Amino acid sequence: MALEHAILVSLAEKSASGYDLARRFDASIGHFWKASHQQIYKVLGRMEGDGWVASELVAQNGRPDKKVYVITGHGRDELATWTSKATPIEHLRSEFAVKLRALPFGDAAAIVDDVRVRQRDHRTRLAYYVDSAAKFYPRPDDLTDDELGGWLVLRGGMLAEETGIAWCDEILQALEGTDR
Amino acid sequence: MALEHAILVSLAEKSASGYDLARRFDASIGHFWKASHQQIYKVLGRMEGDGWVASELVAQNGRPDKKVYVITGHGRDELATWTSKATPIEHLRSEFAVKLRALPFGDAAAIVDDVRVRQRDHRTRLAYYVDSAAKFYPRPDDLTDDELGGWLVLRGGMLAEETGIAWCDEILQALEGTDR
DNA sequence: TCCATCTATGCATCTAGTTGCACAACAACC
DNA sequence: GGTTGTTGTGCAACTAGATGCATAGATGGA
Repeated sequence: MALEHAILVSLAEKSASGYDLARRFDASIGHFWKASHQQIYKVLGRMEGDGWVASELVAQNGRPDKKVYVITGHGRDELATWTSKATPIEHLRSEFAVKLRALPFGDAAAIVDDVRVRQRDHRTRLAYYVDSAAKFYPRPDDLTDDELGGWLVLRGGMLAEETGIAWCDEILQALEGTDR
Repeated sequence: MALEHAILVSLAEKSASGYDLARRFDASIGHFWKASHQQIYKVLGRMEGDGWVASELVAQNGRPDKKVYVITGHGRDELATWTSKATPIEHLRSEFAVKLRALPFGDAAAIVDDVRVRQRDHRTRLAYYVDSAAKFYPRPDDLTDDELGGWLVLRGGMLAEETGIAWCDEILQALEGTDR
């Protein structure tokens, strides 16, 4: 149940409507926790019921009205409590790994194509992270407390993508050796 | 829907009962795709209905009877078709990353503890993978086609754990600098 | 004028996966 | 004889998330 807490973090940084949150989940936070707008609206409703957030209807000109959500004191308490508890170990779940094990029973050429697509994808995301880092954290040795978390997450993303690229290299080397 | 295919791979390697599969998912395959026995039984039932697997009741002495599942021709076709189609991109979903972003709103000391636990966990799994590699693939430069997939998956696991350890190091360095 | 797109919110339905529970045969130990 | 542990199979209830659909005012282009 981390979506609640991801939303709390986002609202603690800045109040927002469901629509705003959905766009944030398409960008920054969404690289580590995806969520659809439907689910965000649903969870926001539950969170308001629990008193973690409060909403206010804001009229706009030239645009539909929106409901702006603000984190409450109770929501901040919940967020602090959550950080103080151990995170359950998350074991990776990789369909791609399953497919690699299916190598002797399947189409090796198609799998090689898949690896290439995957590697390209890793490269794209790595480039995006590097850009984001340069843009938002130009001086990584001199970060404020508020910036530190975001920077470390971005570093994790970079390391993960670099590893993904390296793994794909190993796979391609092994498969192209036998394949042709 | 990769559980079906993970089961097909496992059965293609060797026929097994639901209980056997559950134990395999606790060990080798399970490091990349977890599944409970309840879910395995449920999915096996559906797969039998679809004609991907067939079952045979086997009496045992000194133990309860068991239902041994065998992959069918139709199941092998499905597995081959699946490998020929592109794997959807799987974006990571990390509760831990969310928690890092919650740093300014939470308990930094508890998060540091969490990082240490996490790093220990990565080290344990890395050691397990290294052991498995030495045991099952003593000569990685000279692998058969059947062994290649399993070896590459294991390599991916090792790379991922090493990266996890390195990330934890970076986090600890950054947090211990500010923390005390 | 019509159509696509953006902002904005939400409901309904379905599926995958988790959690809790149940039953049953045998084995090993105290 | 009773308890605990292993092997073995499953059902029931619930939750998170994915997918599809609905609505509605405004903008901007063909």
